[in-house]
Amino acid sequence: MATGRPREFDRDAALLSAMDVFWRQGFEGTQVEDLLGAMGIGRGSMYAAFGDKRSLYLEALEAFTDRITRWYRQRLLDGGGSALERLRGVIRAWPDFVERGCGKGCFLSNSLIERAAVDEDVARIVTRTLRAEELLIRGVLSEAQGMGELAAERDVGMLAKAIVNARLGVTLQARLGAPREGAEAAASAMLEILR
Amino acid sequence: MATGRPREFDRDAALLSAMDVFWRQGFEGTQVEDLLGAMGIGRGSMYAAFGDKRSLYLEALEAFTDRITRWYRQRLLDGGGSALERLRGVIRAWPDFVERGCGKGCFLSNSLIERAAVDEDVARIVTRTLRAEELLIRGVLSEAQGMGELAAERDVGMLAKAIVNARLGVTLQARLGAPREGAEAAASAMLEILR
DNA sequence: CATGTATTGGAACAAACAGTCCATATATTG
DNA sequence: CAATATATGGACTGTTTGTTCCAATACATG
Repeated sequence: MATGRPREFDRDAALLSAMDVFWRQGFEGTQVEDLLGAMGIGRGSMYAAFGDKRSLYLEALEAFTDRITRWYRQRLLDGGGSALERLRGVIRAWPDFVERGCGKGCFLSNSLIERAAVDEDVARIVTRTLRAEELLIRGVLSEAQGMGELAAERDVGMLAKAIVNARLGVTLQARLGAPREGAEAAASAMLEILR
Repeated sequence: MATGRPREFDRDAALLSAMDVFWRQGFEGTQVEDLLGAMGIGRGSMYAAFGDKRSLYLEALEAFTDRITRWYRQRLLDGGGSALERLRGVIRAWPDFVERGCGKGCFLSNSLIERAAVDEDVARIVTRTLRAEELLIRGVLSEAQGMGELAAERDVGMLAKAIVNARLGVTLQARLGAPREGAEAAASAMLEILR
């Protein structure tokens, strides 16, 4: 039994390149040729390896949510310091995110706006990811409550939702290339609420 | 001097119909035929009255920002009650906005994500509108400070930025058709900060 | 009523697009 | 080394898209 000619390119690396293009230009704003150029492969290879444009987009989106979720878990669960201190660290990172984003924003927010209404798979991925982010934050807040860092009467569910909401606002500012101050203000407001 | 055949349709009404389509489907997700159907006119009429697809989009976006800005001024300047009470009223309206939006979200946020990076006219309109919103809110906060409703040492510029940021987050939730609670949490957080 | 001017809507057009096809190439397996 | 099976990339295709064109139309003016 023969196995056929092996793939010449790195599938994961090509997927990351595609992610970057979709992230910057959106689904409809990207043509297949843009993808091929960035991935450094031909049409046949792309269609054989990823199916079609939409499948590639979905896979790129999943890859992005994996990265985000991993980043969150690392900073919120495995990081050092008290529960509240770890959460504060994440929030304080928002302005840097805006500055380094350079008009790309957050792939999740971009997908949400462009595709969630017309592609239910996108809607599912976005909803699931945001829910996971919210629950993760809520868990950290509960831990902080257990440690006495946060008053027991505070509604951790509501706080978590407010923080996720503010983070979404920050992604819009990042996409616009807005100055740092907007994200700084959003971050201080959330930090103030956690006192 | 003759004046020519008069236009058969209402230009403003047609523009509003086009706005609704762009709002729901985005710029690239909308084809000219969708617009013609919604506007109830033929191709020739549309191109004669609005130029081309992009010009129509820009005009629709301006119409939207006009409406938003007018709504804000009405609620924040002309409305009854103290300065802070008027601002609280606007913030408390967020959850209804999410519920009634039904997946449309906010045309300004949608444009920002889809078009601001590739169309500098869109970027200009979005930036200008958000700045106006922020300044309006800051003005109301200053008024509240003058009246002793808000502590004099609070940074009204920062508060205004944080409120705008949270509002942007709410528009994303609205686009996703997320449950009311997310916007309610965002609103309570901002109300809490204004105490 | 005749003239001038702008509108209307559908036909026509060229460009752009996602996706398919296929001859060639390059591995693995027996 | 022969046979098998998959990868490659460029040519090709059928569709979709934004825009233009134009003959027919309808109003305002003199």
